[in-house]
Amino acid sequence: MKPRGQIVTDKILDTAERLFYAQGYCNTGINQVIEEADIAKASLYKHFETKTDLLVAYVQRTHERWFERLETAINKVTDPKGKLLAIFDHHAERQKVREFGGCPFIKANDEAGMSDPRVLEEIQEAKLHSKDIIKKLVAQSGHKKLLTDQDLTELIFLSLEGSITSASVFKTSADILAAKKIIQKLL
Amino acid sequence: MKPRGQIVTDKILDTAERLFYAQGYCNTGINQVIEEADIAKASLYKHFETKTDLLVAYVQRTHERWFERLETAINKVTDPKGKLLAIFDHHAERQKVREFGGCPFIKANDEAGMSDPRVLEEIQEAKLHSKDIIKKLVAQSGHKKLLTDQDLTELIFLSLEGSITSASVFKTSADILAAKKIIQKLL
DNA sequence: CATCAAATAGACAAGTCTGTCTATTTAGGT
DNA sequence: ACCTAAATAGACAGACTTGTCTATTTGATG
Repeated sequence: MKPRGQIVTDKILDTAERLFYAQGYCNTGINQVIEEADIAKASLYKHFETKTDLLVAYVQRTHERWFERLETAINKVTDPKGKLLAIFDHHAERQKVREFGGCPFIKANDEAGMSDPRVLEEIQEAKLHSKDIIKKLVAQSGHKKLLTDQDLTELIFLSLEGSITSASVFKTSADILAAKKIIQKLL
Repeated sequence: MKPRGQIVTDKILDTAERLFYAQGYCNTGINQVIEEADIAKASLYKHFETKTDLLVAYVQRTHERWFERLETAINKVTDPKGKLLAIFDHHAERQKVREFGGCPFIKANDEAGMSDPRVLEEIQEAKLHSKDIIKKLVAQSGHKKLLTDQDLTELIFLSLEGSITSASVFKTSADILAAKKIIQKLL
């Protein structure tokens, strides 16, 4: 049985995750969070000292879940080249599901990256994590060597970043899939 | 002689441009704008009906200035390949000057892209403008044809987007220059 | 110099925000 | 069944928000 506090914490974070991503951190008030999470305000402030602390927890949790989902998607494929391409497919699908809100880390960085050092730090770790996954797959891929491992890693990382961002501007995953096809030709 | 109203409008927009970019739109209040622009509140509301209208004007003006600066930088080079690479150098330098705030259009989109259709529209136009400049230079470049013109255009666009975003996360232009060197090898 | 639109300072309204506090109810462990 | 820690509803403070309004001063033009 889950302790009561855990249930409340989960309700808060589930709601914060949904609202912060869909509306933005600045545009989401504490009052909306407690109402939609269906908890009392005092409960929220018992679990999180300030709204900023809730933001930090949101970014950390998003980091964890982001890569859990990604690893699950990658592990459905065995070929390293296929895994690299599966990253693009995964994000294309996720952007569609999340209505093309773009990258939650970039969003958080744009809204509140400078407001608390913990926020920026967690965002940087998430991006390094992403690059690291790509790097390891590139090393295993046996690609054409049109580019060095390092250059190919960087190019995949940057085109992925760019295409997720582009998805949030044009409200389509077209650029993510375009990036996939281009990278495929370089593998 | 400039009409008085133009001077006031310029002061407002200069200040809004600086504050919206550095702090974010949500984190910048009207009161801070009028104080730092050194104008009266009634003057601001004579020139812009609402804060949202000021945001729209800010994005439009940023669009104009962004590409004025870019064209100026590009036109210092004659070779089309060199022009393409100059795009990266230009943005690397600009990010440094602007203290790695990232892309103003993406920032505006993340904070307020859904709040007014004019904002999203202007952002989309700015991104299409960027891609169009790249497309024309690729067509003139006589590149190696490792990729089609269309693929190369897309890849340059996406790696540029990704690297400017990355600059705002890691507070360095390293990824912009890394993207430049990789694209150079594909030209 | 007179005129008249435009800029000014700043009070004000009405609402929102975060965060605190009190008093009550709930629910799990012994 | 009791005891205790936790969750609840909701009032409240204090600061901040956008936007309006009034009364005054400025400054360019005929």
